[in-house]
Amino acid sequence: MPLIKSPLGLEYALLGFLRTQPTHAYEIHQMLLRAEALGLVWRLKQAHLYSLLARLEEEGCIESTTQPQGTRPPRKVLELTTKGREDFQSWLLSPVEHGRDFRLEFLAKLYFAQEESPAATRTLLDRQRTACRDWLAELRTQAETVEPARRYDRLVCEFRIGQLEAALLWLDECEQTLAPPPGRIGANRRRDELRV
Amino acid sequence: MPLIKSPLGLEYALLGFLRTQPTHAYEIHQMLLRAEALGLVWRLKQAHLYSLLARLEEEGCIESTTQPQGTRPPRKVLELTTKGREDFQSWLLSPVEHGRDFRLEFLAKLYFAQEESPAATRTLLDRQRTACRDWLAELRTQAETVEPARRYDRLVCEFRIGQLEAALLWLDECEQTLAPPPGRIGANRRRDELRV
DNA sequence: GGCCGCATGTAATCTGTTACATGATTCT
DNA sequence: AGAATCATGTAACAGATTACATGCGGCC
Repeated sequence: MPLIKSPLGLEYALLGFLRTQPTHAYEIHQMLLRAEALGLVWRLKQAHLYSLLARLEEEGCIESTTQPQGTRPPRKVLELTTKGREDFQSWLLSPVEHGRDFRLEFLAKLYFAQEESPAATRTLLDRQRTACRDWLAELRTQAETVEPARRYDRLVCEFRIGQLEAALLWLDECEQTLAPPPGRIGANRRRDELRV
Repeated sequence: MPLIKSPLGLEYALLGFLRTQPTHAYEIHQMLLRAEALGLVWRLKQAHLYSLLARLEEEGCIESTTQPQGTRPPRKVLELTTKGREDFQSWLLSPVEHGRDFRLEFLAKLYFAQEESPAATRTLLDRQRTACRDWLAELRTQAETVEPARRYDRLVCEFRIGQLEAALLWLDECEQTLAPPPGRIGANRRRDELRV
């Protein structure tokens, strides 16, 4: 059974904070508060964070151990299980399925992919690009079947097409910035070859 | 007190269905089911529709009268109050405040504006364009202050900029299609003047 | 003395979805 | 006979936000 998604589908992103080392909820919250990196796109309320983490623990993605802290309140340290690791990877590399999911979910995927490796980033970007091109093709045929008199309907299609095209251009930019393709003919390749 | 908004902010759009003549809830639902016009962008569940309408009645935007229908179940016919009319106009002509609200709320405003008059459409488009240009300016200065090393942060900004630019181009297209500006120098104007 | 930071949450509330109830009529 | 349409909703649940509780220690 591959990932039961909440409407937002973002809960699996939280597992990404536990990949490199175990942490406790409060620290994740602090990271998200900073106006940089993922905190730039995901404003997650504290109560909501705790409830999502509780659910991930129920699902078996997380295991917790309580660490007493002398005078401070004890920390509940969270750790990924094997299932958690698998679910995260599968979430990370699967493209989002609607244009509206770019703003939050895709940017979250990109954040962790980019932290992980250029290879993961490239995989994610490629798959998302393919998905986007499919939607775009659908939208264009849909736009053609709208009667010209239905000006509003046509504008709706064109809005979506415009947003998608912009997203596709941006995906290319991401690839260039984060994971330049290794085996293409171009300026970089030439330079590499000359050096060899 | 200017409009208490629900998170979606869309409930006032429902008032638009009552502008020209009173209707009952089921008919509104049928209109939204058709895969055209507003039904193209707003998938409103029946139960949700009834609850939103109930709230609008509580708020005093709507008054209802029950019409017995012989054999069929009686209709609860909904009518705009003066307050309802005012609230709708104010909702209709105010721009949305986030890029994410384009997909649903702005398209809903545009739908009713376009039904109402070219003048209303032009007002809405102008105001929205101004708002978008302001966001865009903010985003660009924000993008400039990001350190170049923070590649992810920069890409996030660029994503938003790209989507906004596409939206702005699309707003121009809307104006051309639905409400061509009256007093501009151009092909249309010339033709008009020759006729006079 | 009072507020902020640490670290855990719970409780209440609001929004929205899914599923179901009713009861007559018309379509297949 | 069984399904769909008309027209009203209610009930139960899931998701997310807001507010609050706890209790210690350090800073102004």
